[in-house]
Amino acid sequence: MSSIKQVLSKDMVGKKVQLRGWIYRTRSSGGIVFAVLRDATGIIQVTVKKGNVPDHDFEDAAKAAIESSVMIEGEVAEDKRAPGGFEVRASRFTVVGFSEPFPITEYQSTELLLDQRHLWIRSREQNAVAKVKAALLKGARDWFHENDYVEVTPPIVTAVAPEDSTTLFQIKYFDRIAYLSQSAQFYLESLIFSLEKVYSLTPSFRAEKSRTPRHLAEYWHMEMEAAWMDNEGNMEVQEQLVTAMLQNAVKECPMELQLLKRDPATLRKIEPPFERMKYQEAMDYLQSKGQDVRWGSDLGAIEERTITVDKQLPVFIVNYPKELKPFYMKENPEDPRTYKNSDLLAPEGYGEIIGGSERETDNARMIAWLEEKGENMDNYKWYLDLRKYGSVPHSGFGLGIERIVTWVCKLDHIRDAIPYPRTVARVYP
RNA sequence: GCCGUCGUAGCUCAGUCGGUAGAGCGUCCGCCUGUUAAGCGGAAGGUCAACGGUUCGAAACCGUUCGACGGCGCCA
Repeated sequence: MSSIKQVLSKDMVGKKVQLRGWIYRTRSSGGIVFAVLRDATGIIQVTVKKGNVPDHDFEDAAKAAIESSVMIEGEVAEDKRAPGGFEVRASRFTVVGFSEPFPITEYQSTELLLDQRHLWIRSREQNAVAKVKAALLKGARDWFHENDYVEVTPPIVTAVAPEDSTTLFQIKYFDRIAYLSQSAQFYLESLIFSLEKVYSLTPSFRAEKSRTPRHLAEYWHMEMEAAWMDNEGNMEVQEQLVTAMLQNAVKECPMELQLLKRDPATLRKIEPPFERMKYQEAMDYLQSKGQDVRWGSDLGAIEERTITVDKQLPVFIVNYPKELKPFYMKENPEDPRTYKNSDLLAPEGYGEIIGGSERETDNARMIAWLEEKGENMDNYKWYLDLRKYGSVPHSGFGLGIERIVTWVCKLDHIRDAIPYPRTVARVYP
């Protein structure tokens, strides 16, 4: 048994091969059937001529609709009439499972593709995105491993949130209420006191009723936390990690990237250092572009797009005003109005992919902030404990996997960066 | 939460001034031994999202509801 990728080669011409897969396109012309076969690795045309296969095989080949699963035997030939330049001339054509008329045809609406997601994920685009995503994840894991980070497994069911601002999914947990995690950060912070450098890859959940091309209710969150690290070190980790992810995707998936209309060369050029733009500089730049912003304005979709649309490399926005960010960030001694934090924006207008900071180590400051917000201090007791027993400077960040996939794969919408997107309107299929 | 658009055949859509339903693709049948979204001939296929109103008459006009999509906010 061969894969289609193996067969698409001059070395294979004249060889007898066996393939199995699904019918991607089919046309018949009386005594000849042209069936384009798809497997996990690619597509190739199979020609089935009456007389060259058993009559029963020919009848089945003529009858089999798109997405029927088949096994074939035949000889590889180079033929410029065939899409892709190669074809297999069948001597056997066995239908394993006939397909009913496939619901997804040449004209497709967004709604249909979402309703038929379990079938649409067979598409070549979705196949390519899945492979690029896997390559990005492998690049990240390899980088962390080479740099002595320990992968840890924080809980998903939690009693409380790390941030007050976002909405949590509530679940019934035996005889009380619990929440689905929106960040592993607090748990990672607790683990650095023995492991020093940790990371995790978990689903995170946000119950906001977001309706944008950048938000999912359930997404894959890669988070890192390191002891003895300041925010400059934190940004260096981010730029190295993102570069390692991209380089691995370029290495493992050049064909997939091209199918997605992403030129691998533009990704290959991305390497540290990334530009660092202070929040104040971002405000000045946006004002020079005629946008009505001032100190204290948050960077929304339009602002992020304005900053990154002409950029080739990601850009850090550093030192946000405190009022725009959560309480656990470390005050910036050079400008106490701001935090030692950064957001990393992807180029070409894609926007935020990472948010990170050095963490506050002064419990008095955090308690004051929490009290001012009227938070229940019991929920934070264990977190505040971490500063009581040998506290150290430390930093970390969270990276949205589907956000980086959206950018790398040049997608219009984040829902295509995950097989089964969960949004306010979609939990099925 | 806010602003906007849309809902007609399995799919993508057209339907003018309110006069009772159309096309392409797909499906089924027939023809075709080199197709590239194949071609040719024929057939089947409709609760015009739902409910209410206006009217002699509503897919169309008005109202309500439901659903979907596009964007903003929130964030990764």
